[in-house]
Amino acid sequence: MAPTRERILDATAELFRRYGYTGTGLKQVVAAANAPFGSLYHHFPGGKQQLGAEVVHRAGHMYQKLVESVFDSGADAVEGTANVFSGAAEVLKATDYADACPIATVALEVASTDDTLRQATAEVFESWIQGATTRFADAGVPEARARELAILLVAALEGAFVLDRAMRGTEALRVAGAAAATAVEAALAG
Amino acid sequence: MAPTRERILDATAELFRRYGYTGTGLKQVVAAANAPFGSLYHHFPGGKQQLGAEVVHRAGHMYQKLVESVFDSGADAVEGTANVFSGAAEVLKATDYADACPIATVALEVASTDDTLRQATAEVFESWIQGATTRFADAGVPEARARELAILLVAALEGAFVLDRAMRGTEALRVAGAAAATAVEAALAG
DNA sequence: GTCTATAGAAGGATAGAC
DNA sequence: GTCTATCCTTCTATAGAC
Repeated sequence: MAPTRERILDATAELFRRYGYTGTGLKQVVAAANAPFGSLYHHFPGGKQQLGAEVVHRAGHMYQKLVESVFDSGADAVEGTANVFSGAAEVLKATDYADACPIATVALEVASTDDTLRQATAEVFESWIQGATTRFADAGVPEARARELAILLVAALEGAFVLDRAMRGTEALRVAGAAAATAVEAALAG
Repeated sequence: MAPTRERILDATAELFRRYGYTGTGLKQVVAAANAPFGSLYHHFPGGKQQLGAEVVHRAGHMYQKLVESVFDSGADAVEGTANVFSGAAEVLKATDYADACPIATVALEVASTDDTLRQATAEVFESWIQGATTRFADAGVPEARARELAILLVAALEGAFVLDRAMRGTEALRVAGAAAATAVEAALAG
């Protein structure tokens, strides 16, 4: 079995994704992680805020690696972009519209309430944008335009998650994916 | 002064937008609404869930009217689309990155925890999509494509809100707005 | 209909034995 | 480092006086 600290982090990430930050209780966390309550404060003396910040960074990094591997599985940047959205749609459907972005819910919740956590979510988004920018630049898109495409990709993905989780469908991911792929194509052609 | 029931609804909408559903306490609500605690359960016997559902519908409707009036202020659908994003960016900045979409935070929070509320958010999004679809169709876009554009507009707006609130900037709204306007232009030309 | 008081559960956090 | 017991606050919700 994984060490206690890791189990707590993983369990929290899963709970955040479904119930958000304020919606996840620490008692719920230790129950899901099969850990005694005290060990939570042993490993995270900063309490819920510290745990939250570490989870945001950890989950953000893992999700980035996952999405990038899906992107890189495409033959080119256009196909890679399309694959990210279709892959996300599959996961969303398979988890009964529960597992979407591990960061977005927390990001909206803490944006005006906890600046430490807000900064953590901002760093994750910036890292995602950087990763995508590099890929588009490598594909031949001029630097400035590459960053715009990257922001567009992340924003379209996040926005589609909001709509599709609420409406329990994958229409938004499909539409947003097609639009993002078209934008990438245009940037490569122009 | 507005009647108690309205004051409660308006105060709750404002609190939801900033702190979300789970992050907003009912005591906080009655304090902000200048109402005694008991009157909350007099007017909303269904408790927090009923209050939440009514607020989602009410705020969703008001926001739709607001956005549509901004859209209609444009000379055509392309300019209208662009105006929606630039207007949103202004409001976001003016409120210190607090007042974005009144629905999105709640939508993500309740998507997997409360089906009544989830349905309320879904109805609001569908209404927004319908409103935008009509406008694009009236501008000459074929029906099926008009709905896709509408979904794209809403998703891009929501996604940009997530990024910009987290990063405390308006870059995503700017990029997403330009992309949405371009997509509308292409649909009108094609 | 208005308002106060309080119940009962759950929240985050801490102390201290082992 | 592990684990239990407990503190204090806050939460939603209810009861009942006026």
